[in-house]
Amino acid sequence: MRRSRAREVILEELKGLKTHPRGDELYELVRRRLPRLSLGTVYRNLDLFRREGLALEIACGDFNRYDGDTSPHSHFFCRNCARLWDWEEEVGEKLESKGGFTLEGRCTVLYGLCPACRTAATGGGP
Amino acid sequence: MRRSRAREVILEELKGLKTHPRGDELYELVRRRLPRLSLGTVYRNLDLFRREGLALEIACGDFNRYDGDTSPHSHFFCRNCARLWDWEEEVGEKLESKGGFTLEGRCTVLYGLCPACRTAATGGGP
DNA sequence: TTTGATGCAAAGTATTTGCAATCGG
DNA sequence: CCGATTGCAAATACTTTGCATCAAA
Repeated sequence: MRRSRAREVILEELKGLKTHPRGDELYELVRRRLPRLSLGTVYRNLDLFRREGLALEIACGDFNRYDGDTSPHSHFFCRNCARLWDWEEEVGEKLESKGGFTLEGRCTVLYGLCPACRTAATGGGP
Repeated sequence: MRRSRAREVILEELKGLKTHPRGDELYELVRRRLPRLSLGTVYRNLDLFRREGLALEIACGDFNRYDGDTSPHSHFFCRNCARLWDWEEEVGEKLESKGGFTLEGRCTVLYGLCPACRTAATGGGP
């Protein structure tokens, strides 16, 4: 992973946010510092950050959001205003409203490789 | 929620699946029984089912998948083949690979209304 | 020099939406 | 009948991608 000005600033801005922006929102923000930045570069870097474990990609029903805080935590998505909050819940906690937030559901997705794809990935060598 | 042939068949087919289809995949399937069915109808009904609690919408990074099984459970998404499995994990379980599945991460999103939107929704009356 | 990264712009595609026709109760 | 529902098709908008250029090491 090579060092570049765009990459540096994109990650720096993301880490400085608590708003969990979408890719295009982060693009608009970073563009204030790097006016020549292109949208594709932002998405390419966000995908890289995700693969390298430098950022989280959060699928919440409409569009992907990104989080520079990679420590294990959950999120709360408002179905009305579509904002996303950090949620410091213990993962097994009972589903109940709190702090003024009305909870209506939960979605947990585990990511990785299924048995077939793991075999294909590791067993392919000669 | 009025009764209609399309609505009936869409839900019936979804409940009969364990594959967690995307909207367009379900459309292709139901079309075998209702050739005049339109894609918009499928999406409109899936959204209705979700709101009514008849089905789950699962955001897993690429496209939304739907699950006719609304009992609380998690899912496993393979980053290689993009298939989605049911995962009968206790929600708080430690993140570790099992049954041949390699786990690389977890994403939990809670859904509902934030304080501001809840106030707007309930406090709006005269 | 060499290879990865970027800017630009066009393409891709799941999903949404407007509207007239149709169906359900 | 009246309003919910549908078929149809165009629009929406996030995200990806090809390619020539540029920059990091």
